[in-house]
Amino acid sequence: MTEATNFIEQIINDELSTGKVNAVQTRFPPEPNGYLHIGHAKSLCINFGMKDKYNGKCNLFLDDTNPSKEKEEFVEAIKKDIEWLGFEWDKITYASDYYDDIYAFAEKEIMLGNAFVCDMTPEEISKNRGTLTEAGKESPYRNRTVEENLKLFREMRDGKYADGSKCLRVKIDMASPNINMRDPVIYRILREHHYRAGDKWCIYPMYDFAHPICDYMQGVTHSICTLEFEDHRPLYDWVGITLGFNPKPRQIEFARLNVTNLVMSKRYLKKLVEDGSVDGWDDPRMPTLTGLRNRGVPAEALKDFCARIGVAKANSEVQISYLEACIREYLNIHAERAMAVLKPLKVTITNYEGSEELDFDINPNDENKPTRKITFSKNIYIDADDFSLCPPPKYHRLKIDGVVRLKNAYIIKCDEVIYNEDGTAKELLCSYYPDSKSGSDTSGIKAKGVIQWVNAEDAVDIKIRKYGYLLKDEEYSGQDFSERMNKESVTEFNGKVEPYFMTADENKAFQFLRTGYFKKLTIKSGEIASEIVSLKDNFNK
RNA sequence: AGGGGUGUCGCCAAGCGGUAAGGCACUGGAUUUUGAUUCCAGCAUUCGUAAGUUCGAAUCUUGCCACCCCUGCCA
Repeated sequence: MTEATNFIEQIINDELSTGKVNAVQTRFPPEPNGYLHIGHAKSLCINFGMKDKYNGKCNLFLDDTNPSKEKEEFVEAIKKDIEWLGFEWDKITYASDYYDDIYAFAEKEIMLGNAFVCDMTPEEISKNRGTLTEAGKESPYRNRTVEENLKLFREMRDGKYADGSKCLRVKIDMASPNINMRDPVIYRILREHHYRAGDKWCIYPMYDFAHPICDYMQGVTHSICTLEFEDHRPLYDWVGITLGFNPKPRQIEFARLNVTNLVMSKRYLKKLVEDGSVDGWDDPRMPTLTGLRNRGVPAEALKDFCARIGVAKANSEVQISYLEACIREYLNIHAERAMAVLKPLKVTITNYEGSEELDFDINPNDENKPTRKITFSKNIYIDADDFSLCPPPKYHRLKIDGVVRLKNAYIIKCDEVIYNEDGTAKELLCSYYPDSKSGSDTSGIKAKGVIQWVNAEDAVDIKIRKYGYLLKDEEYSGQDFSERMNKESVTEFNGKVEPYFMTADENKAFQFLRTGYFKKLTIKSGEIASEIVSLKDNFNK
């Protein structure tokens, strides 16, 4: 037993110490009807976290009991996303793999006298369910004999009845204050092709019946789900008890993740993909795991985020700045550095001839202090925003007659500005101080600012896209699918970067460019950074 | 209205009868060849609220208030 860090672990610890359970097994149970999003990451971390913490097991369980919504494409995407996060499931299981077992358990409920075939229409059932304050009415078919129920149920299975004309219900209590216990439907007739089971079945089990059975069949000890299933727990337990499950899995509920400004409704995300509002589930603006990955969010940062927000039962909404902090923290430690200018401004070092190779720290946080060579010459570019014609107070970067340090190189002084017709700076003529070289500066000159630069001759053109997130409207209610994309924040920049960027692992190099965390990561120095990025600026608007 | 939940700093969140952890955010200040990072300091006399029990309560009891979920043959 290990120290508990949240209420779920406390429960498990208690059960372990009292001997109620002696091993832990969980499952991550998505329905393959869409892509995983950041909310699933929390569930993933909790479920696989238990596996790691208690040296237990965790299956990837695809809860596919509704053939009209599920697709193979989604299970492949789900697997890929989980792998990306670095979790390893013990087994992949599907509710559809247990259809025979679930069917057998349904017959068992019938034989136990616990279930009956009901001929009422969905409308009638709904009408007879009662209300929150009034008890429901019992179905007139509730007292059919076991033999008749069995015969009817088998005929349902064999396709004798039309979709919706009959269903299998369980006999609990139509007067229960918990509406889920008012003789819930556990099997329905549905002639729909199942992406895995094909056309073998024309009846499908409902979640409330299938889930406890699948958990039990897999040996799940703790079935962790979200808060809205709390009301279903009595039914979950009822199924386990009537069917004699031993040991019976225990359902534990936690509060789902909400992040300020992020749309997390699968239904809405699906709509955006289908109507072309985004390029797909993997569009960087999407809060899906694949979208986040394309945005450049490291898997480790996402897991760190999930670990840090904790697990509890209080409905909450985490500020996106927390997620950003986790990403920044990870990237600051791991991201390889390079210099880039997003708005190139030509600079000529008038008193410099030839070229030389300078050492550049790839990652100052790396103990091994890896470096690489960059070329310095007479012609370079700096960022237009690192130069100011009318600098505000405390402006530390380049201005006329002012000095600034070119990162990893020399201190330069701006002697002259060549203007465009509109009065903006077109080119700067600067002089450098030969004895101010980084690492061996004996010039005694104090340059308060340090700016990035790229060598004109070998700089590479880049185009950077900065993405906002899909934003939530104040009025967002889930019904209105009007334009809600934060399109303004999809901005393109044309700039230049050191050739290093392009020759190295491009994907990794652009990781932090794509994230939009320049400011804290220092791809660019100076104010331009804040002007360019920090995703949070997009949210504060 | 019936049932099920939840209320601790702007946002998460520990705490489980012995006198309010931590993180994010924010505010000062120091270091810094990334105005980043790092660093140090500050940030709930109070735990939805009102009573009660107790030497002692965020923790126990009771009443009240607020918010979330539930009337699919979705999950």
